[in-house]
Amino acid sequence: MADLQDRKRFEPSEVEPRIVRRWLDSGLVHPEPHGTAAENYSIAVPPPNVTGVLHMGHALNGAIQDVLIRTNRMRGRRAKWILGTDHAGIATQRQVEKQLAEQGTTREELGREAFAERVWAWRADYGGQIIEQFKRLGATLDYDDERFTMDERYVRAVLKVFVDLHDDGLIYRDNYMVNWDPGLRSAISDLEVEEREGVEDTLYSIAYPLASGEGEVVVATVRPETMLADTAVAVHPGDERYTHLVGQELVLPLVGRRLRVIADEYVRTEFGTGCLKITPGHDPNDFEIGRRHGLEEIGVIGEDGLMTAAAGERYAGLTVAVAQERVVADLTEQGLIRAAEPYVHTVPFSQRSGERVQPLISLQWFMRMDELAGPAIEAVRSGRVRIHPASQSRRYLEWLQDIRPWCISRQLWWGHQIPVWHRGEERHVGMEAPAGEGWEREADVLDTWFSSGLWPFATLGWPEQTPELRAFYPTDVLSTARDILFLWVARMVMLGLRFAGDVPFTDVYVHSVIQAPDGRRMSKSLGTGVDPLDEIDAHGADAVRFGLLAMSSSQDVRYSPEKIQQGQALANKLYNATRFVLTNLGRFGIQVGAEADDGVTPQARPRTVEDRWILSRLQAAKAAMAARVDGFDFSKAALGLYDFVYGELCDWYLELVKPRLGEEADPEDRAALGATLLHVLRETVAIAHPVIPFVTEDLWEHLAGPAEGGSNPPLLATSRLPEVDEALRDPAAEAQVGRAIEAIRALRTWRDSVGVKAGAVVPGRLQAEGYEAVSARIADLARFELDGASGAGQVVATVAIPGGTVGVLASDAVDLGAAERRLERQREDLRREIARAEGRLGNEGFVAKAPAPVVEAERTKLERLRADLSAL
RNA sequence: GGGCGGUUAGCUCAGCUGGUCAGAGCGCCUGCCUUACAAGCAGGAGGUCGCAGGUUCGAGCCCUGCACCGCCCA
Repeated sequence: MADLQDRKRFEPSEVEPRIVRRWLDSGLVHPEPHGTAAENYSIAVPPPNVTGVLHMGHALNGAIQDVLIRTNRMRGRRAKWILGTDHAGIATQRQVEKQLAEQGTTREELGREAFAERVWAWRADYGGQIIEQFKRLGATLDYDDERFTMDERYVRAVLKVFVDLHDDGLIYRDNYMVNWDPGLRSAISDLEVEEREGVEDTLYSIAYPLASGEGEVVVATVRPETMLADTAVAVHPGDERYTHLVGQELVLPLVGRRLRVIADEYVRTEFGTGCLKITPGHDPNDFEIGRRHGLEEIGVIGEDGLMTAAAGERYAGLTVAVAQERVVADLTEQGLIRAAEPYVHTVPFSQRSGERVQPLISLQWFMRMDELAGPAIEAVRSGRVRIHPASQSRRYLEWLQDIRPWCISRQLWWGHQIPVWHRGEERHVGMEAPAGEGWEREADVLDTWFSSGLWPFATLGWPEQTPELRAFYPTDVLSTARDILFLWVARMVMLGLRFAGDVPFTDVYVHSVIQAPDGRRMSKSLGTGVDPLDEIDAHGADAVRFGLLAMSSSQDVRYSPEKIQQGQALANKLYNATRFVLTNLGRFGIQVGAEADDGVTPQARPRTVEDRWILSRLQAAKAAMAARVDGFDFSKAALGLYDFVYGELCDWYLELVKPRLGEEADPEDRAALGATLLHVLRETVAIAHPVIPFVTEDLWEHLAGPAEGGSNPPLLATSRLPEVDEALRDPAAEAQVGRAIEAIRALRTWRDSVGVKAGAVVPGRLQAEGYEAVSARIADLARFELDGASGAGQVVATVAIPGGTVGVLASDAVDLGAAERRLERQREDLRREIARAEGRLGNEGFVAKAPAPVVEAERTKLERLRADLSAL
């Protein structure tokens, strides 16, 4: 406690490392797998990329999940926050390739096996970074039980799911149109494609002559080079301009291939000429049309992004861009370019490499989603899985209802290698290589999200029926960013239902995206990023947690440094309130730790109305905190805590109670007050703990007193959250103190407005009922000297307070002119309000149609205003 | 093109089923080192709640249209 007296401010950087160590050493983060998931509480962290470093999104999500975990741990539940990282196929492979490049080598030179070793080595060196960073935030993840999606056991789970889904016919191999990322030289999924708007291109109109030699058809395209792969031209079946052409043949310029004119509903008659060139090999829509009409699929662009032999000798080997130029030049020469105009449109880019996506047909593994989507839709519709905020569930449902097959193979070297073996025409799908010589394993790996989809149960040991699985599956909450809703949440629900026999979680919380303070995206490349670790260094982890929670909302929010400072102020405030109480109690030899034991707060001994008031308000604060955390309203939970600590506990209760702690105060009352203060402080610190764990844990060391036997004091983190005691609710005390606060404010405002010096004590006469119990406190805090109605002295000014007035008596402290001016202004205000109320009540419609209580309230208000006016 | 959300004090945001709702934090102004906290305390100024209509006795709150911003899907 000595340090409390000496230090006037809470210093996060001095206490945080020690507190983290205490938490981790205590084993509280690692619950033993006993009991069932129904009685336990668990959250699976969205596994950060193994390459990742903590950014604001992680920090916010970490704060949210930690509030949930800590709250439920303090409710006495076995709380497990499942920890681990994701192998992040593409990101990790690129990191390591970058490293290899610096060393002057490539993965191809190393070979697959050696490359994998390098990745593992890389992971050992850098992979744990983000986990250490989570510790700084105070996140009580289960650090004793870390998972990785490339762990041997996890890999087996992934392969088993693949094999099972394959055996059930949901996974198949097909030549199909995929989003090809020429930078990565890999297929990517629809969800990794970003449609970029406003790309400037040129729209070329090209004439295709009729084979009959009688006329031509003009088509429009932004990608003339793909004409080399055209296999038809389509018109709309209802387009009378072209009905006569359907079934006729055209000659494809530069190539000479004969193209059929087909009719298809897809064609938009108003676009261009209404004739659409069909390139099934390089356009997703054309691909669909092609399959409908049985068209040939030609690929003229290869996986390396260069034109293939099928493009013809003149173009083969060129890049797409050069090929485009040459095609345009050749067509121009032949006089077939009918127009070339600027055209702004939307173009797909790879989120992974940033390159323009090249649609092409490729032999890949796909997963049929329709059969899995049904139960996942039902889970949300029926409320087995609840999505918060509820508006997000619509997006989830719409996506699932319109789901398409998922391309799950990736042409990477880092990831779960597909468990399929080939030998000539033979194929084996299974967990192990088949017996016999000459089998070669599929080179491709699975999309990282495939393995992430198993996260909530594969981390717990599935497919084994482990105690962990029984104790913690299904998990309770999944908290995540919005962009992951489809990518991940929906897939977890599908796979959880199919393989683990239950939904993976009962609640999904979709948190805000934090933007830069100016509203731009927070990103390193834009220079708009704010590093949470810098913020922790500067303001403390409590401040960052509080600030992020206070910012969060049902929509995206801008990063607000003020909220961080508010959190810092709160931590400091609690620290000083505790310091104040404990030093005072210490001064009078009141024992702190005597009755302390784990989680039991000392009984309050209320003796005055303000004691009963704060206890009543404390019950409200506890109830509000619990309700807000359970309702995923983290912003209100944090701000409500701030309001209680500042607006009730510190600004009023501690101030009201100060005189009772003085030297000349009644020792018996002082002892009772000590108990009450301690009780209130402890419970406040306890309910604040999930939000600001460091300062509260630090204070608990003083508030809880030393444990028996001189060992470490008990941890707040493992103590019980105080429950609401309805018996301590006291509306009468709330009303009385509420009036007293209003009166004090009125008197202070009056003082200031008439220029009374800050320290001067003003003589006054209290003329109001119901202030007996609080008049002395009002006098203290408003710096008045109040006598009863019978006292002597001339009243020179009047201050309205609830239910009466305070008459100000003549004294040196009061400037009479200023007082009179002030009074007149107040009378003005009152008259205006009275006129307004009279107007309303004089309105027949209002009196007749508004509900009786509303009218009644208006009448009482009018009476009160009139009484106030006459009192002045 | 379709859908969703936003527009409230100088800044960032709260405002539940329409009736003390015009609020908070920060910033600003004034005064205070008052027996915790100057990263503090007390007081204050500041908004025709995006615009235009409408419904209603009564509208930030409901309806319609418009403008601007953002996100998602195609």
